[in-house]
Amino acid sequence: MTEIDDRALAKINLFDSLTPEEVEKLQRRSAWRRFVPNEQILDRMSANQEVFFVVEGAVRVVNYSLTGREVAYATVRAGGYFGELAAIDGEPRSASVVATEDCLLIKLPPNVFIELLQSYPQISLEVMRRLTQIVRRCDNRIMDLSTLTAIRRVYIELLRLCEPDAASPGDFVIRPLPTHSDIAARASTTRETVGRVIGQLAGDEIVERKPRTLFIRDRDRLELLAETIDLERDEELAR
Amino acid sequence: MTEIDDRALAKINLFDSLTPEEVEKLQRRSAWRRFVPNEQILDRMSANQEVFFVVEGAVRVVNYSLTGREVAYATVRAGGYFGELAAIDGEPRSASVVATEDCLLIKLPPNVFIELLQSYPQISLEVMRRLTQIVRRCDNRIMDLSTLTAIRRVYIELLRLCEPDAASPGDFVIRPLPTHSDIAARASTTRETVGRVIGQLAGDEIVERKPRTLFIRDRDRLELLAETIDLERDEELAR
DNA sequence: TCGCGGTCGTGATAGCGATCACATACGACC
DNA sequence: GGTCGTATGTGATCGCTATCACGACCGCGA
Repeated sequence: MTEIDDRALAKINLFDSLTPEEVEKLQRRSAWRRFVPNEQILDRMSANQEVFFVVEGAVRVVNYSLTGREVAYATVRAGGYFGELAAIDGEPRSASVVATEDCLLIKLPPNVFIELLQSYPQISLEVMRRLTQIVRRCDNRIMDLSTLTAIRRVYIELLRLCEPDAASPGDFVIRPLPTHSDIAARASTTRETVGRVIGQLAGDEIVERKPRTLFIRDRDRLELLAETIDLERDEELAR
Repeated sequence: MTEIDDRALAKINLFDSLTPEEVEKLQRRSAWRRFVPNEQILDRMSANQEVFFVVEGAVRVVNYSLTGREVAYATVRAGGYFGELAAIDGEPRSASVVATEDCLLIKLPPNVFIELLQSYPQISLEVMRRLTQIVRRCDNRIMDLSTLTAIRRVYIELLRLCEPDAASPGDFVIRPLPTHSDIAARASTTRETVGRVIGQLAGDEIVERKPRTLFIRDRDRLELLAETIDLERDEELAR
């Protein structure tokens, strides 16, 4: 197994305010490890408290119900971190984490992380900002789950996933397109429903299906479908 | 309007680590105000960033969908605080807050709160612990909403609300009993469903209805109903 | 080249539970 | 002791959507 860069941690946004020496010092108290796609990194309910930093690759934060249904909370990409909840409050892991790609993670012991927070108010504040962001996202999702139909949650998820198309300006695209099951786990519905919604949108020429890619041809109309209180369009879709 | 105690802020748990002098100093930079039941304290989406401390009374953190459905996030009681999200990240208010009782609140400007966090790592850590607690609760609720039936969410909410009965040891009780609409907002369902569930539980002698009070006669059985994967009981209930 | 596991596209079905509609009961305040 | 607003009990209906059940497709490795 090859060694990694002495300053790999410098790639983590949270440490932007540290000097190179401080980063190196921090890294000396850490351990690193590579994971392959679908490898389990963290298990819900387990009792460890390390904080993980994603140097390369990406991971999914998920949970599974007793019936096997998967609920996806978030994706953490290179430069981000996860596992801070348990480090801060000492409780068991609130969720499981799985690698979605080959990835390189650096693991920091909880006490080192806490010391860091105590010594650098700037970093402390940054962590708090990330926590508030998570809370806001959760609140919105609870709202969506409590008040919107499954179909509309899929619309919203598609809007969240799409990005401006580099090739044709003004167009939007989702690439690479996650699997329908994957989208379903984010929107809390089933893969069948996701498939039906996309099929209907394709029929209405709002989206266009290509291998591994979904083009959003009429983002405005999709937004209208997602937000409008008027239900006519939904009835059409249910047909 | 009468003045308030110079050290009212000392009643807030977050400030337990401060000296009386520090508390007084802090309070000099604050403002206080009383609210009556159902009075709106904070409006979702508004652009202020003060942090509120509940000296007396209690408040509800809620949101309303476009269709008027109410979603309840939490209740903050005397000794607690709210409004820290906006103070930390500067974003608009994520939820509305309404007084549930007569209450006395102390309001701290955002910059004072941030200075506090920067100067006292202990308080900073305490705030982080509260944020992680909120995230954990949200995650659980998302899980419940994504995988459980409405009926089961009501079971769970009843279990959350009940406390050991001071009068008869071993028994559990919910007192004062919130309105059905209120419980529905927490469990993300309708008041009718809550009413039906409680009615059924009363018929099965698992709970007993009294004015303003709900006795949980058989907490174990209720827990079984809430957690079991076995659906027999649910079928009975749906009848 | 031929399986083979993992997706994806749809029907059909059925059941949960939101919604609508009242009838009652309760409580607070004249 | 009325009276009005608010909280409760149900019943009936029906739309959404989870679930089951296949068939088709695609990519990849043997």
